[in-house]
Amino acid sequence: MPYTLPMARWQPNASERLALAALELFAERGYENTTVIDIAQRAGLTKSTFFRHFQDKREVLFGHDAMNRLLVEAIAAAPATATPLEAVAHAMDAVGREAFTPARREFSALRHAVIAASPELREREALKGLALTAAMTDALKRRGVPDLASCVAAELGALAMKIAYERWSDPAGGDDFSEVARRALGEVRAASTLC
Amino acid sequence: MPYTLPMARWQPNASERLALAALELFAERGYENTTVIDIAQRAGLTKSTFFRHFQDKREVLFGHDAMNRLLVEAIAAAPATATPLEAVAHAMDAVGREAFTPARREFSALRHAVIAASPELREREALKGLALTAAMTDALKRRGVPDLASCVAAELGALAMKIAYERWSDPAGGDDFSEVARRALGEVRAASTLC
DNA sequence: CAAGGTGATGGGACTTGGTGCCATCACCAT
DNA sequence: ATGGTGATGGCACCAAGTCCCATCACCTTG
Repeated sequence: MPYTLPMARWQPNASERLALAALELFAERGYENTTVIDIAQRAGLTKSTFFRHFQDKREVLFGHDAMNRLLVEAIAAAPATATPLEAVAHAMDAVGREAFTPARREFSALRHAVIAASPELREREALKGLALTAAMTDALKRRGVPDLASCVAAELGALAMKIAYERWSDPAGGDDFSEVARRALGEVRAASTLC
Repeated sequence: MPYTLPMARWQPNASERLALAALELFAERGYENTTVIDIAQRAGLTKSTFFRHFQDKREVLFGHDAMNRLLVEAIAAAPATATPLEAVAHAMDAVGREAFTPARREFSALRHAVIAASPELREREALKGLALTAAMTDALKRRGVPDLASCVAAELGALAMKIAYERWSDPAGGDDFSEVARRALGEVRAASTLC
């Protein structure tokens, strides 16, 4: 062979490899029985490199935070005439289109199960949930929605999203996240009038 | 002196002493600049004893979890004719009567400021918030409120409580937590109809 | 009164998460 | 060629958290 392809000095996608290795190991032996060194070894890397890519061990399952940007942009892009909850529904559509696609349903379900099995991971998820509703609240305020209404709409939207996520993760549930989420949002809205 | 009083083998209230020492040190130098050994030393104890009283370093500021019981019992004790949010208001009264009393306002404000200053403590607080709304949801379900309505009412109640707590902690705010909370709950209820 | 049980504490060894610093070495521009 | 760049490896170190055993005033029992 006249040519040898230039060998990349490092294998690509270090972060993704670490995240995948972590998910696999957590699913196999549980979060607490997996050390950071284990994760790094399975990804062909070291502890140092792990902490260069993730702030801490929990963050490896929550890394990118793309969801917040997605929601904020979709809420901002909703038609000016939309009510707060309609803007939230618009954001759910975007999530179904770009994040919770049918192809990622199985992956999401596994990730969800792993998180549910570990107190530490549930705690981190609770924090991410707060950040998510804070981001939605902010996005609604920027639409001119009054502060309190923004808080309430974001809270109801986050609740609907949690419910929708659980239904969508279930193999028996619907395939299209947007549909499931719009229905959940409608139910939440209806329930809120009964309080 | 003919008598020497029997010296108790251990100073009493070890948990409380640890919690107080921790709050003081966190306020003085910050959570991250305080080690568990520092806390134990100020309380006249050791690291071993600290971890015998608290699951981890964060828990020392969240210890007893009396709030959940208080809310659950008050919701259960609300008149059978009360709507879900009225039952929540009933619970707010109980909190103002037994937990957030005027005498503890300054203490609560300090604790709140310490938590707000540390990411790790905010994360634990997020988890406690989830547990709190879960407890309220459960208590409402036991009143016969439908599942979804229970979720929504608990979520709105938790939001109102958060808002009320912030206003009540502020020296410029009202003195009686119950009053502040009932007003916040009314505002949240009104805002929810605008979504 | 003696003997033994109890329970909160002290203390030290050990694992793991997480930080900091420096060395390495293919790639790249000059 | 030469030197800079940037992702990585490796090591020392600190603090959180676990385990296990020793201690010793108090209490019960014979």
